[in-house]
Amino acid sequence: MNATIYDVSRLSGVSIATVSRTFANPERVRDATRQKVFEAAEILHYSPNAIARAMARQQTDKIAFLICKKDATILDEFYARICESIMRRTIQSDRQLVISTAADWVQVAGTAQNKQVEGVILGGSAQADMVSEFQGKQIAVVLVNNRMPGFDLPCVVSDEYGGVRLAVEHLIQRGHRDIAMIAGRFSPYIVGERYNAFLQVMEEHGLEAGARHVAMCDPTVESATQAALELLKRKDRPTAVFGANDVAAAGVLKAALRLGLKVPEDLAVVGFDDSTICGMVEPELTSVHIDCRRIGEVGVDCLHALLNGETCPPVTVIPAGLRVRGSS
Amino acid sequence: MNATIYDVSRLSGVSIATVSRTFANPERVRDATRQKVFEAAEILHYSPNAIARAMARQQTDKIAFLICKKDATILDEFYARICESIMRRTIQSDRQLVISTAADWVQVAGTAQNKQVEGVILGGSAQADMVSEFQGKQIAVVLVNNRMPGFDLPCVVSDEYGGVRLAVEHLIQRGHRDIAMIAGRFSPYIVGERYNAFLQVMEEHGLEAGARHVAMCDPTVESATQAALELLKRKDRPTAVFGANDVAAAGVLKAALRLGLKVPEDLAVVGFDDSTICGMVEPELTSVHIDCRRIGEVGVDCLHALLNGETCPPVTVIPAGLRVRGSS
DNA sequence: CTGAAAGCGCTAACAG
DNA sequence: CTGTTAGCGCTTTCAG
Repeated sequence: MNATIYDVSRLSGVSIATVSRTFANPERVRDATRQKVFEAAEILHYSPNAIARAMARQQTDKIAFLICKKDATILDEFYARICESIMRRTIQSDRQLVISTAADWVQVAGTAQNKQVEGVILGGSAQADMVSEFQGKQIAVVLVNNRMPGFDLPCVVSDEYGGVRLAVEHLIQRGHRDIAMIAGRFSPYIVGERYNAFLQVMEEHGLEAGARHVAMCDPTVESATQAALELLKRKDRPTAVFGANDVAAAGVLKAALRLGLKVPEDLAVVGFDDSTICGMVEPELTSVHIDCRRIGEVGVDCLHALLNGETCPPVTVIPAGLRVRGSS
Repeated sequence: MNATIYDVSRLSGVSIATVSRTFANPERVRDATRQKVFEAAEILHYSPNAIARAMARQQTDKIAFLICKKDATILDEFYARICESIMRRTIQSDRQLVISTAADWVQVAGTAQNKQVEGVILGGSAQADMVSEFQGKQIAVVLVNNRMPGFDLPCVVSDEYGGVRLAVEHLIQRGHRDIAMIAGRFSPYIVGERYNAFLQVMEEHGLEAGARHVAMCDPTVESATQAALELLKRKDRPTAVFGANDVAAAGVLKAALRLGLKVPEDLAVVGFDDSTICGMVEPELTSVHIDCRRIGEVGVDCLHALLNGETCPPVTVIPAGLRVRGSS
């Protein structure tokens, strides 16, 4: 069996309370005592039992990252990146992380009830009732890559608007005036933001952005390819296409290749997300870079702030960047 | 505060021991009693506190998935798939899952010490000392996508050999005789398996597989592209290339495109992993499909078997498949 | 089938 | 600065 606090107490000749203190607040015991305790602990291979600790303190120092997506969760590179970042950031803290999919959010809410989880980061299309349920149970909530107006919780999002602006203005700078957007029906928040931003930026520059300039598709390459084929077969085809994400842009690239259009000479393409896809295609895809790492970090930091009773801004917008590559 | 077992005891008029039994072994209390207890619990919104339960039982029903990779962990689509599968399978059981990266395996081992984790699934290039450490602490270990001869632990791997055979024989069937392989320096176990299998299958079919037929590269598209360019620029270039993974194959595709070679007419390409990449490139990439879902499931099942004191096969080989697409 | 009672390992007043 | 003591919420013999 593992050594307990009693064993250390006995071996070091101090009370269990002192042993406890030595591990929780080393500065609150005399140097000599501390040393004795640590020595004994070393000999016994003792380390405090987190379960017992949680039991006594009535808190677990555990937080959860809940990915609110139907099917693919961690499989979505975007969320995988955020998740990775959250993992790394949490490891640096003294809290533990539980990763779950929305599929069992009810379960998480349940375990949360027993204070097994003290805070959650909700990624993706979290529903209002989830948030209410968590908050009702005194569980801190932070939204990542989503917003929820009317709720009192911190959100951390990427600057979708700014990202779109970077993409479109880059194309304009390259001399394009006839720019189309191809948007997949993915996350409502995301697609809405990017679409609106596109219209706005185009208008700002006095460029037309009517029906002819926007193609909708399902969130698959095949669908994007089809949509792009239709768009590009027309006489008055655009000279540049902005994909609302890299998958959409990859579809455009495929369509161009099939139609014998040279990229970027005949057609410039820009994607969004700066995912692995960008490097895999030929030519490589110019894309808007989302700082997933930062999003994850800020998400964790916000949650910690909440948990520590500190305040944090209601919404943090993480700047986006542009990675210019061969496709434009 | 949340209701405790005492509240339920009081309201239902039975002892806490009976309440405890009602939740742990419902069949061991009289029907009428059970009903009373559940009713009271319902009214009080009671649910057993897992922490206290773990404390009393001296076990947590928690397992961990540890991804043993330096940098990218969950970012690697392959591991993301396995991870996703493990998550889903674990949810179905009554155990909880903790996901960690190798970066903090020492930490996991530490927490494991306090019986916070009772079993681990090691993915990727786990080291022998990790396994020893875990097993030394009475923690069940299962290896996923790796083997460790000389250790007494279940391994679940994909049929690398069979996968390579599918790929190569498919090319042979398409009439190719001059087949090259391009291998990236990724996981030693994987690259070794696939490389050896390639040589063997080629030999079986009486095909030459000398130095001219194998190109090594770093595990990036750029490197693969360079290697492929060199390979394909030669007069006696192969008519088909087998990439040890999809990234390598994508590099070949890019090289072909740059050299103006038509795929699959001038050059057939086959990848390995059947990742998202396959659909993103033009033409789409034929690839060996690894059943990550199954690997994850079997991994979890093996661990559960171990934890339940049951036996399970020392090594489970999951069959691979071939997804034929445009590139061949 | 049910209840009493003794822990599980640690924390947190409270005294000293 | 250190020790005493009373829990934290649940499980589990052991009687009844």
